[in-house]
Amino acid sequence: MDTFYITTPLYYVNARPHLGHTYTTLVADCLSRYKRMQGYDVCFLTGTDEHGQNIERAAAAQGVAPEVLADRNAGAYRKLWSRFGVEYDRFIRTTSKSHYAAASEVFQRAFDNGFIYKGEYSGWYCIPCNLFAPEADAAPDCDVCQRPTERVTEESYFFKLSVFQKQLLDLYEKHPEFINPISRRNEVVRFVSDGLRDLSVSRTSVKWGIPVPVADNHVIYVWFDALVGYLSGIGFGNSREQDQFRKYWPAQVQLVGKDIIRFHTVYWPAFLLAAGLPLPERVHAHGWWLKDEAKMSKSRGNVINPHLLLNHFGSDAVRYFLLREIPFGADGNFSYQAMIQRTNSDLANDLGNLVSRTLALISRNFENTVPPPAADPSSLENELKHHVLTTIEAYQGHMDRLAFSRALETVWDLLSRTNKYINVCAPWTMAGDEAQQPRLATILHTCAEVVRIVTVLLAPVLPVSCAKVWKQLGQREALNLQRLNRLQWSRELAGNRLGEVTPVFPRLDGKALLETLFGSGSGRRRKPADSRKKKAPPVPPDEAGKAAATTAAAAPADGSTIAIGDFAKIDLRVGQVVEADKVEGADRLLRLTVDLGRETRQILAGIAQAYAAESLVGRKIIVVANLQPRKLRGLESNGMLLAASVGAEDRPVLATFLEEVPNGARLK
RNA sequence: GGCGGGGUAGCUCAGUGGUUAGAGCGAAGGUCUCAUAAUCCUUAGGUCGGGGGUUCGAGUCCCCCCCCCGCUACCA
Repeated sequence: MDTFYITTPLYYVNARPHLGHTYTTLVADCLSRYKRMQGYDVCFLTGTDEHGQNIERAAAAQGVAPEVLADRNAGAYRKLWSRFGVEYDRFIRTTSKSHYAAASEVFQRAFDNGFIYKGEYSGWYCIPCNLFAPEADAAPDCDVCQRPTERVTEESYFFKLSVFQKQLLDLYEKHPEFINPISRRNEVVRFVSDGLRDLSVSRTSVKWGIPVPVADNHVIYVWFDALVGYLSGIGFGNSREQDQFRKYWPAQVQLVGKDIIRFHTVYWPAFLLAAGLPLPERVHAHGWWLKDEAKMSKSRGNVINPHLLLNHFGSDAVRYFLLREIPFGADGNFSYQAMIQRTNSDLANDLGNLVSRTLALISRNFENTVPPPAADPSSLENELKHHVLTTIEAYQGHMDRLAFSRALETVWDLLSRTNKYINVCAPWTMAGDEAQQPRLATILHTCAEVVRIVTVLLAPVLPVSCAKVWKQLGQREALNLQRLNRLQWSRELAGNRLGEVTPVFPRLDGKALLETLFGSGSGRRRKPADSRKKKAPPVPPDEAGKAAATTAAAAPADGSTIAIGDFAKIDLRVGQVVEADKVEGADRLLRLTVDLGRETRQILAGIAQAYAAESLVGRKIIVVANLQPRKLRGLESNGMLLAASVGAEDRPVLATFLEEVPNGARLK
């Protein structure tokens, strides 16, 4: 039997699982169920990556030992996967004994083969924080504690990544399918073509890790350690499990998020080559789920809690949504509205209702038993049957390419055709008419057969619900024992006594659900789902923006940082004041007409006490150009000026330029 | 700045140089009554980012520009 080894990344245990982890894992689960139903001997591995400085530090921050944090969060992953019905075969923890042995062995092999050498790593180091700062000409202050850094030189083992450039480029060339999707492949090819630097693969500054076999005052670099988990998880380095490793390695599919593509398509194959081990067949990178078009992050407070999703929608609906909503590989925008939408229109209306009406008609007309087709099929049946057969084929074509959304679309096209078929045939008009009984039997058998086939096809995506439908169809043999390569139009349902028929996908009351999720009334999309727990007084958007831009005090007090992408959302432009006058009846407001290059705007600014209106005309200023408009004293303000806030009375001092800049130039 | 990918209906996206640019969802109207206020039918809605060009004919090919995303650059 052909084997199929599929992996998710080993998730880092410095935090609890979020929607991104859930997505990868559910995709892997779906694909491994699908491959099992194609008859493959599947091994599905997931697990946790538990070493490194970040864990060390996160644990210290919580006042616990790293082991405790790792146990706690590894447990959180397992619990979530169990709630989602994820059927993994192996769960590898990088703190397990067998993994230690495996990581040491791979390191040792690479060392013995001459690809690891001892060198020195030198950089700006913060001694109290145990942290290297980014490379710079002069000593930078530490990012964390703001104290000055010092130049230190640390002994380190280096991996000769540079010598693998050609082999890697050959790999990408000969196996274009190694990196998916193609856009990622192009990026990686380019990155490698530009040249590779040797990689530091050991640390002396970190204690929480696996000792380097040739020098136990070093620990193995956390990525080297974690990647080996794909090997140790199926028995590499464990003498009793050698046959398992030989059976499953190399992996057929390794799923990763797009943020870790380089580790998996550059470093990982290089490590394997250095250790003399075969390379995985394909690495597939997927995108991120965004919320309100922005990356989810704790600091932004827009994180989707997978448990909450599960509670409100159930695992099948979540699985369906994640696989159906976006093409696999692309980023997607998550919204509860879309989630409700999909659940109701696809699962409840199209699929669930088709099952209900079919089974109800059979139950009513044929004493709860699926009739055999009694009349010769008409062109309607033949056409539908034809679509069923092409769907079975097209579905697998898409699934094999990991095009889950396409695969599901083909099934829904079939569902739609079947609903039409029932409407056209109108079997309910035949009830009680003896002469029409054979025709009625044929119609209902046809519908039931479509339902059967669709149920088999969708079982990997909707395992819980499909198992219910399977039972309702009166099928005895387990659903997951069905084989897709043997799936064809048949009469096997004829004579089946139906199980108890209950709606499998109940319609959601969208309005009520949103109210439960967000609290009644106001909050719609903006608020995070769990906002009720930590309710903050609402702040009008522009006031919040103003506070952030004009007073240092409003910067995050906890020293947290934002990503560059957050900053990029603010459209700062050079503007020139062309007119300025005081606003009637307001003692602080000036009304400015500002030339932003391509447009001229009215902006109101509370700076009248510091600047005379006429003194501003002609002056270059910095404008936040994409701020929501706001009416002040009845006049609309389209933007905000940047100014320092000085002294106890917060006197504004306008930001400006010493050199000539064109109006409308973007600041970044 | 360099390289790559994009910009098509309210939303998500299809669209080999060839009728009148499509689908799903959403919206509006209608139909049916087996079914989960479901199904089914109809309709509305688009200067295909902008401007030039090639062509009998351009969403599609070429040039210029704008915007978005990704990767990258001692960029942040």
